[in-house]
Amino acid sequence: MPRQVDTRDQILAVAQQVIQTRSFSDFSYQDVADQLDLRKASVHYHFPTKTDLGVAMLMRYQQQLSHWMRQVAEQAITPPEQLKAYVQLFGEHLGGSGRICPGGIFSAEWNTLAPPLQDALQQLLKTHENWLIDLIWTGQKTGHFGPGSPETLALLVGATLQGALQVQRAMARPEAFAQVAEQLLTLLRKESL
Amino acid sequence: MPRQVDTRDQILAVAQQVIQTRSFSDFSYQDVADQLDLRKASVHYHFPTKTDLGVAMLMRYQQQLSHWMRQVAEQAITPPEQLKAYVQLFGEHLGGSGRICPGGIFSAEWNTLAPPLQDALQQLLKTHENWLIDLIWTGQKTGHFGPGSPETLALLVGATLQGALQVQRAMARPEAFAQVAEQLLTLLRKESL
DNA sequence: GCAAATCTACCTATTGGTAGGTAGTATTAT
DNA sequence: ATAATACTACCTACCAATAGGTAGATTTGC
Repeated sequence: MPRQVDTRDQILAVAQQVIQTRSFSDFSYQDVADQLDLRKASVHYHFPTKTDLGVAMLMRYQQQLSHWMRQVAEQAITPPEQLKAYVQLFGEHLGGSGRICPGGIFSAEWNTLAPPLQDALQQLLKTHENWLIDLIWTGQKTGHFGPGSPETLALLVGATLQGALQVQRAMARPEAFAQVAEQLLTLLRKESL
Repeated sequence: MPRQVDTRDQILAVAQQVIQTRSFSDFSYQDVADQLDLRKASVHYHFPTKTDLGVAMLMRYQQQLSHWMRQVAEQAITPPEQLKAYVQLFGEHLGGSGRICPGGIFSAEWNTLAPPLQDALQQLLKTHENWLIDLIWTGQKTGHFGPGSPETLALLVGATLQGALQVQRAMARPEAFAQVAEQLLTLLRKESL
């Protein structure tokens, strides 16, 4: 059990937590060092630059997300149920701990990101988007969802969840996210009646 | 014509622009000093701390927003038209210049904000929220919008627009915001059919 | 023995913020 | 009216803290 792999992953886990809680600009090597009882230089050993660290974190997160998506697909549940699971995944990103989605934070800081980070972020957003498009397209075919371009609806669902996550935290109203998500699902369904 | 008032307002205008483009953490006194050809200390003269500056900027923004809302109310146009105007207001926040809503940026950075800034932000969000609740409530009474709790629908509309603004910028897809907004209005309307 | 991993110790740049001074403009007291 | 006073708005010059990042020595595990 090489210790390196462990440390590397722990660094990314801490980074993700801090970034989700505060922001990428506000996140520092010192945060990681403190939480893992390491020196700053040791963190630099694993990830030379902050951009490297950010990109690696986003890639790790995307892998976890892809894994989750594969799992959900295997369960072969209905589109509305899949969407509900997606909403819960989002909801648990914070779990009362005041976190938001990595994709959301990096999007908000877009103009301050180095090109490699922008690329990694776009890839992550694309993953979300494609999964939603596919889901909505299938849901429409099976009569679960109403009309509308799947591409646009996917964008709408993604944007709404990202926004709801952020706004809910700022309004200090923990129930707001679930309310909005529920209403969103209703709107998608009801249209077909 | 006291020169002070002019400078003070110019500082807030520059601050707003930088904050909307980058973020509040990333924004610095030096940014303002550079753009207005002043020294950093002179900016501190007008706003002793960064929190002071941020709060003042949010208050200025809220005044502009309130003014806009009063204007729209006086025009006495239909609820869907008012909502469309609101969407356009949001859309013009960026105008291709890569800006997002101040409320969105500060929400994303929530955990890094000093209490006075958190308060000012919550007030701003409340202003958005109340206006939307009122609008949707009226729209439902006049049969323009479908069923659903106005409170929840207002939250959904706000969250969607904030999210769409951010995601659109990160995806470098300028048309995405308008598409999502259009779809959102359709969903609000169609439900009643 | 050797390489991966971590350390100490440093560097430079930037940050928010302060101290103290200086022109120019009002205000006030005689 | 005018000289002393005070205020506004800016300046130069600094400070301590923190940031990201590097060099080189040392420890650790196979």
